[in-house]
Amino acid sequence: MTSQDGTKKSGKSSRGRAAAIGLDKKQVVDAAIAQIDQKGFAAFSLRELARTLGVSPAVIYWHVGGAKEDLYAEISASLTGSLSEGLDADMPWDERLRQVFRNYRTLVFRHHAVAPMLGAQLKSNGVANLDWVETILSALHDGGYRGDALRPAFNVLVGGLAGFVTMELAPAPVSKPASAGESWQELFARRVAEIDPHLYPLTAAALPDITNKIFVLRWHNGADVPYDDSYELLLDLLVEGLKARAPANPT
Amino acid sequence: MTSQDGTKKSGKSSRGRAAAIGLDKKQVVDAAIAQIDQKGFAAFSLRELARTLGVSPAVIYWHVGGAKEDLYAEISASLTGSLSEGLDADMPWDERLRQVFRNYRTLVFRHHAVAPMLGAQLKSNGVANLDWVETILSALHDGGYRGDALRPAFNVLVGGLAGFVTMELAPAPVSKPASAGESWQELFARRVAEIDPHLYPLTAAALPDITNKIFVLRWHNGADVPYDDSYELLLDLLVEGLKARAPANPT
DNA sequence: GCTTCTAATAGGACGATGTACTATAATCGA
DNA sequence: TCGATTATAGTACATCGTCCTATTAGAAGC
Repeated sequence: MTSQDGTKKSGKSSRGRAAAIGLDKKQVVDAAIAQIDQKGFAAFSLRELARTLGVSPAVIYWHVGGAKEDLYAEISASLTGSLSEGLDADMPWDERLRQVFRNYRTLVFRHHAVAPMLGAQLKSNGVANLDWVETILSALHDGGYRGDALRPAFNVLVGGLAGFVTMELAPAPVSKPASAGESWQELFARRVAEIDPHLYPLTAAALPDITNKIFVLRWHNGADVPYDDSYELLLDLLVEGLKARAPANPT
Repeated sequence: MTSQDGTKKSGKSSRGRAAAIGLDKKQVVDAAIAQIDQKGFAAFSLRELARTLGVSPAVIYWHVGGAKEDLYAEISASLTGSLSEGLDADMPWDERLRQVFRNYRTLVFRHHAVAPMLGAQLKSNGVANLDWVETILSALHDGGYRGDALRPAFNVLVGGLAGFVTMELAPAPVSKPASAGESWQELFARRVAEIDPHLYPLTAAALPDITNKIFVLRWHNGADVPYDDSYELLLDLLVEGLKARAPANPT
């Protein structure tokens, strides 16, 4: 009568007795991911998803639950599920941290169109990401972080690194040919090239090194021009910094 | 005939000859900011903005230019305009960096509902934020960063810190009473409290210190539970790290 | 002071969207 | 075989972003 709840299955792992006719929740979520990957997040709509699946819009509500936000949560859970696999517990804790957050970035880049939503969802769908949380907390613990010191260390890592990736992959505006013929990218590039050296001497002087390569002065996003080395530097600064400030010495 | 372009005024700073009848572009932008502050970003719509202003929807298009995205760009420019004021050029460069990014967070918190859009817009509306860019580049320059070394340092700071704030203020899902009576927050809090200590020993053990206080395991966002000390730690790690690795020694 | 031109606004139309409601078909347990 | 449950279709509603075509208000020129 009401829609199917997320935690409904009464024991049978899957396909126990439900989902015999047609669609599966997993299929819906996978199709949604595929659609976002292909058309971009802004252009994603439930109705078109239903159209692609050859199905009525209500079907998605039935399988996923209440609303679009729930679909997002499912997508987020599906994507971040495999976040801490392939991790060797014998590695030093700082190396484990590096690995985890390299994994994160790699994963998000694989579905970069989902990034804006992922950043927002990461805020608080924790229940699905508990593996991830445990992995990070465990590494910090081995690094000597205990009790109340865990909190800021964790927040610095997740907020800084996941935030970086979110910004790196922030979507470009829909390329509407603002002025006649000239695309948004061209217009922006032109404006950057015309920066007044008297007003902004350092910016103007550094243009060859930074144009389209730093956050505020770019017209491509991370999917086209990734910031690999900047991310690596950030990761290094954080991990080394946390290492140097570890409250207690690990074993 | 066509809508008024952003760079139209032919010299007269403002109110030269236009904008005599009624609305101003500035008024539209300010009203939009107020509306987002009040109702939240997700609930913001052009039509309601027009309704509030007692005006036809077309008016917003006329004043702002093409579309909703242009309004966002205007809002972003309006908000980040005063980003690097009150900055003493005589301070040491690392202290200047701290100041700039504290300013950024303070500013975004003042209009925290705009945060999700700000993070995305920051990507590339640089032309309005040139003061900000110049300030950061100048500080880095004084710290010994030149040429190609500027790029990763800049990206680390902006991506890490602005990204942190964006995540910190990521909006909570619209609180729909998912199950009967129980709000989303309550449900989430309950699930967190029920984390299995056998599966996630460290997470479970740390719950008193981290529940609703770290990124993935919270149901309030930064507007209600700010991460002041975590941000300060991140700032410190980055600035001190960059200081220690400065390629050349400053004067 | 009257005309003329342009800036500013009104009003509505179009297609699309998220969501909800009701009815019908398919499947399975008994 | 039959009833209950799962899954789907179809449709309706309010809203949204955007565009188009008038129409008004104000300033400029004479």
